[in-house]
Amino acid sequence: MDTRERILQAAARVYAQHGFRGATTRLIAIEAGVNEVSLFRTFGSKAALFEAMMQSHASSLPVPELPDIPGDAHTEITAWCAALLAHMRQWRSIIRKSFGELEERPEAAVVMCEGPNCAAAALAAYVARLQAAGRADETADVATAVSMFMSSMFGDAISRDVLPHAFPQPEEAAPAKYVNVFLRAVGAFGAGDVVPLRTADTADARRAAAQ
Amino acid sequence: MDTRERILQAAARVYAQHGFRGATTRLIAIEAGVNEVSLFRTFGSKAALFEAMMQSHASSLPVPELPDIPGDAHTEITAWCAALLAHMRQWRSIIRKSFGELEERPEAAVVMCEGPNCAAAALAAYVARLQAAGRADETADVATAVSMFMSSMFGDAISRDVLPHAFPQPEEAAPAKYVNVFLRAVGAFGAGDVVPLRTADTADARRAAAQ
DNA sequence: CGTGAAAGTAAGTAACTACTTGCATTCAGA
DNA sequence: TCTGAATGCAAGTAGTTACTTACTTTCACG
Repeated sequence: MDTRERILQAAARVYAQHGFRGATTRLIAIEAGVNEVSLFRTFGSKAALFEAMMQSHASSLPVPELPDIPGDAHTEITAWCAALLAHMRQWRSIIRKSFGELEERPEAAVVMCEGPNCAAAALAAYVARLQAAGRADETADVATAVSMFMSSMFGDAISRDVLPHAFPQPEEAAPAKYVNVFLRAVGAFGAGDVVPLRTADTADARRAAAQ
Repeated sequence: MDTRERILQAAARVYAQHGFRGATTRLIAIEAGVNEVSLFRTFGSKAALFEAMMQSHASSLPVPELPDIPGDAHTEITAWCAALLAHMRQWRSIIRKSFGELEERPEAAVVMCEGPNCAAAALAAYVARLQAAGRADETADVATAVSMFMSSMFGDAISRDVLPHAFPQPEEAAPAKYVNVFLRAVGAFGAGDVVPLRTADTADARRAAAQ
């Protein structure tokens, strides 16, 4: 791995732990195993280094996709949700830092929002397809439900390690539970899609019913 | 207002904009209109000042309450939600900073979580009362729904100014919309409580129906 | 008027930070 | 073997930061 890449990755790690101000060029150089002078030779300044770091992050987003033709909604959204949540949990420190530094460096938070923003649009479109197929309530407030769903991903990713008991347990089961609540909120119905009101709706029962 | 209080409030303002590292004792002293030396004479150190600031914040939490005997669920939760959301929006900068500095100063984020934590418990208890009265689905995953609801408050409070279009518009209408989706997710039903599936569920229609 | 506590002023210290300069080392390719 | 680019190393600069010391001013209260 070349010097430039090592510095970029080290910068991401140090930034995740100490933020922009706390991520000193000295710390980054040590973490990267290079000389501090090399850092300035490669990027010119600390600000330029972090700009490059953010861009390299933005271009490495593995966005999960939802099928064009919905099959089993619960299964499909859960898989998608699990991938999205895993991704956000992986970047939780950097997300937290970016938001914390919003007043001083707004671009960072904006970059971090691009992925989730696309994800929200994808989910809304998927539900629209369900509605078109008569498999979700056409009068449901999908926009609000999607917004709440995305906030739930966001909250889980960045707050679970602060308040573990405030989120579904165990954390691997969280995606299925979120999707269950979401599907009920948008009135998803039809074979294999919904757990009718007044019947068991735990994730386990839900999956059992789907099989 | 005495010197101590002026410094505490100035520290909160400067911290909200610059974070712990960026909130220099010099800036705080200027903002408070006192001498920098007075700051050290009063609190001893920067760390002690911020500890005092966090405690004074934690003890000034005006937590809204939900009625012991549920009346109109939508109206009651919406009022409660609006108060909670207003409070969190007011503190959004400090919440963001606390979370951003979680790795280095975990106590700050923990303090900020106390209020929302109580709020979640209150909401869960309220829904339990609805269930006991036969006015909400007894099989609903209330814990997950409450978790998602609280995440929605959190997300709205701290992300709306970054991605306004990702949240319900206009922002004053957001509480009612959140509550609508939430009530449907927990299967709240009964006179004045729920909009049945497949009927209008906008906040306006909802309120009109309740009157 | 006298006193004492609270506040301001001026100056300084030691550590740290981003960034620079000048020079030595390594090493692949011609 | 020579060359040149990439890198390391040692030292330094100018600015900032938390915090201290020593002294003066202000002012309510007896």
